[in-house]
Amino acid sequence: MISGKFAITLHILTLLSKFPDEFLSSDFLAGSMNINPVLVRKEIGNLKKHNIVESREGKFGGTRLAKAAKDITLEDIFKMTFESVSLGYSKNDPNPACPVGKKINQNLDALYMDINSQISSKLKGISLLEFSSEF
Amino acid sequence: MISGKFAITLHILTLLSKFPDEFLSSDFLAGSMNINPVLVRKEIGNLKKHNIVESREGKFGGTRLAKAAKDITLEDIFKMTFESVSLGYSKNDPNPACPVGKKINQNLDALYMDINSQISSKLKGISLLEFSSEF
DNA sequence: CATTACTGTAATAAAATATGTTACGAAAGT
DNA sequence: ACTTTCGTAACATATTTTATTACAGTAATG
Repeated sequence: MISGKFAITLHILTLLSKFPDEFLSSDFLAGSMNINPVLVRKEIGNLKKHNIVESREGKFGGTRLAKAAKDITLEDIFKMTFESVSLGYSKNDPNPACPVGKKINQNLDALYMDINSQISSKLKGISLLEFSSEF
Repeated sequence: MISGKFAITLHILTLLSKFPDEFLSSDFLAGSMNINPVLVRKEIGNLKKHNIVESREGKFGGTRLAKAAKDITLEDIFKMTFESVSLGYSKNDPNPACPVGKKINQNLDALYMDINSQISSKLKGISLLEFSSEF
């Protein structure tokens, strides 16, 4: 269930943090990623729901950060773009008559939960400001 | 790039570790996961390449562990079924004329590498024997 | 107040990936 | 010989992701 959402969202935010006072258009942002502007607007919709960015319609419209880059962590972005990370599940429901089949997903869940809390604590320590300072 | 490979492989190995002396057929294994036996055989092919299991053709053929469950770690399985975990990349090559586009994948790589080494060290601490003892 | 440049969103299409199925040759026990 | 099973390739289907088109609505500006 992994897609480009995290990467795209982080890319958008990195650009916004480079120009914190300007409203950047979805077209401009899309140009840096070489993807369709509609996808950018969708991710911006998600960011707006979480009050990370604000945008302005109309001519000279666009989007900018709604809070300081130092106050946004990569964990915020992670939580916004994934429910969680996992190493996957088998697609079908396993056989409940088999002792292993019956418990496998539950045991995988426990394992993946562990992994997630590690990732979260790692990402919590990195602010957007730090990440974008590497460019 | 996440699929069910890890989960399926771990499920197979858990079953094999429950019957370490028997050769289990792909049909039996598939029955516990409720997937197609050919998929099981494909994953077994991967396990064989890594000398984790051995199999026997012909009547009463099947597969069994080639080493003790205590000597197989979840990290081994992870490395066998993923190159690495990531939070994804944007599908297209970003714009190299943009300072952010030019470096984004490199910086994501560094981040994901960090995450991976954490996951690896976590998984290294869990043997197949421990995992399967929970069933 | 018409024009232009944007956002927001829905509907649809295309592409990519993952999973499932069929088929069949080869191996090995009986 | 017959049966059961692996190994593997080729093909089919399903699912997910990404892209495209379209258009109503908003706001700046001459």
